[in-house]
Amino acid sequence: MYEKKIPLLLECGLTMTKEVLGGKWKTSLIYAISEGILRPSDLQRAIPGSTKRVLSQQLKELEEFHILNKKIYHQLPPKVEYTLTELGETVLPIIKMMNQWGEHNRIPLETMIKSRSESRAV
Amino acid sequence: MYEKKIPLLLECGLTMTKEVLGGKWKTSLIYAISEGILRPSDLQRAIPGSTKRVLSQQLKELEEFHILNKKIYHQLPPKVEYTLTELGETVLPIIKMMNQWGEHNRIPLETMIKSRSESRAV
DNA sequence: ACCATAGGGGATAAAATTATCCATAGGTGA
DNA sequence: TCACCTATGGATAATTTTATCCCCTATGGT
Repeated sequence: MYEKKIPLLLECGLTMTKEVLGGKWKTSLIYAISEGILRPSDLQRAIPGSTKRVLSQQLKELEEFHILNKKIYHQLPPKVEYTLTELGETVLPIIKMMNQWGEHNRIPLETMIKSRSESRAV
Repeated sequence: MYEKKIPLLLECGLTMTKEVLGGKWKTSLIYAISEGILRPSDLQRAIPGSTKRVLSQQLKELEEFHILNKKIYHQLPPKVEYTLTELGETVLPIIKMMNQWGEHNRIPLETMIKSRSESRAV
């Protein structure tokens, strides 16, 4: 997340929600944490295709938005746990709905996504 | 929307939903259409900050995903109307929830978003 | 010594998405 | 004739987001 040169239009609720949930892995992170996967290394194992660099970036952003709470155990090896804040709990219904909608429409969506990418292929 | 070099992980419902709703204006378009703003030029006026170029791109993509239906009236001047498909109706609850969540948390979110962008300023 | 673990982050390259500009069509009104 | 409206899209620049690589902390195992 860098400085934006094009300012957001904050009058709209949709814009703000998307600003919070917009990153590539943010919704997956929140979902996984809600299911009890709290440590960064476990999260990375649980979310295939991600890198720890990006995950730690997005975890930090979610913490800045007060969606996640970060508990640091001063041990060695270091231990960190993220949990949902009260605010974070309130986004969960949205994320669960998104997941359900995707699962429920898996078959047609997969077909459409694939046919679209083929039509744009080199 | 161009060809993706990094393939999506389609096993996850979240990923697919975000693929469909991911564009900068897609949720706003769906919302506006659900409220009866059906024509491209009206949509552009209703969605401040957008350009007709981007909107027509994203309308096209939503049509390809079978979220929107496109009716072309062969008149002059040309007239086009987009409506929600059955599938499109089923995403509406998600979008309304996102909007409500954003509105409901407007005050804290605005503060956090602004303080974050200040901390990254030049 | 060397590798593994855990968590974090700087620097830079690459990819993905939007913005901007301009062009098309055919009709209407000044 | 010029400007405007409608809708669409090519070409390219700019912006934003991710990916990749490499380094740091400290301890324990082989």
